Amino acid sequence: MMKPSSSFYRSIKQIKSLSSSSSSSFGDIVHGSSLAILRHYHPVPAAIIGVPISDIDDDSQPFSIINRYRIPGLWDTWRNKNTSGKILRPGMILLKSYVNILGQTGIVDACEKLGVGPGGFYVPSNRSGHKLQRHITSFGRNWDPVTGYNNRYISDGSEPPAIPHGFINLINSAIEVAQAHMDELPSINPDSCLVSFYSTCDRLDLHQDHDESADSLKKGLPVASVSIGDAVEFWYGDTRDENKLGKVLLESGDILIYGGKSRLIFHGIKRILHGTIPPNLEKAVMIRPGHLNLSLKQF
DNA sequence: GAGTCGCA
DNA sequence: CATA
Repeated sequence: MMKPSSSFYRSIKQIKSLSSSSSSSFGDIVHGSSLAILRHYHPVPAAIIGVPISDIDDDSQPFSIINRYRIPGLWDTWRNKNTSGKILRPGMILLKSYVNILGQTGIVDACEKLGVGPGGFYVPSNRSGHKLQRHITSFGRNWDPVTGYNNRYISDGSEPPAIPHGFINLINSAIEVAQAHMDELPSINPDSCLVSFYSTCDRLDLHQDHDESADSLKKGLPVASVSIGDAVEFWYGDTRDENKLGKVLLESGDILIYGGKSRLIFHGIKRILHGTIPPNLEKAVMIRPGHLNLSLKQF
């Protein structure tokens, strides 16, 4: 936690007290609109002004000048309001460009911080011992192809960190939008966020997500899948029949939701489209070539 | 015997 | 096929 005694906190308090003093030698710059200026140029002072500072910083980590934590209210700025929805099947909808570039950057930052820590990205194996073609890690309840859902990481037995508030707010709002477009799509309280990174040559064979609780599957609680980085060719269908599969492009910022009657669809990623990352995202973060996916669920 | 988040 |  950032302590009230830190020099950073004190300096903000000083600015606040100056702004309320009419005898300030800073004149118009500090008086009146200074807090609005701070709020505009730096999210952290906004937190100090109106919201408790807890959760904003973490003394166990090395100090970083990158603001990786934003207060819950500000995470709403991650969302584009004018997105379009494409209903792909009953219970399955693609929200195009739902996450804006600020949000995509925040997601990359959060996943990077998680991914290099204990229990971070690793290449999982299936039950036959074959390596899967992606790196994974989890927020909240952990998932692995062999063990299924678990409250601890396989690698070191540690507990994964909670799902960031922003991820939850983002997908809850996306599910609300989806519910406005279609019937019989339940809401969820996400407790698991599988983070996958697909390098350019990786692919994902056709499969169903059915490791969740019987209750969750029975109710058709939706999966919310967020795409970041290079786009992917996503294939899906009722069965494994290759001739009856649908195909859709998932681009950076898109959120795909499948629940209700589509909860158990077969799906997979046939290829990653190298070089299709939005230029402004590529400029904002140094993500490697490939596709980052968040899959949020309620176990 | 069903089914495979893999491979070929 | 190897596995549960």
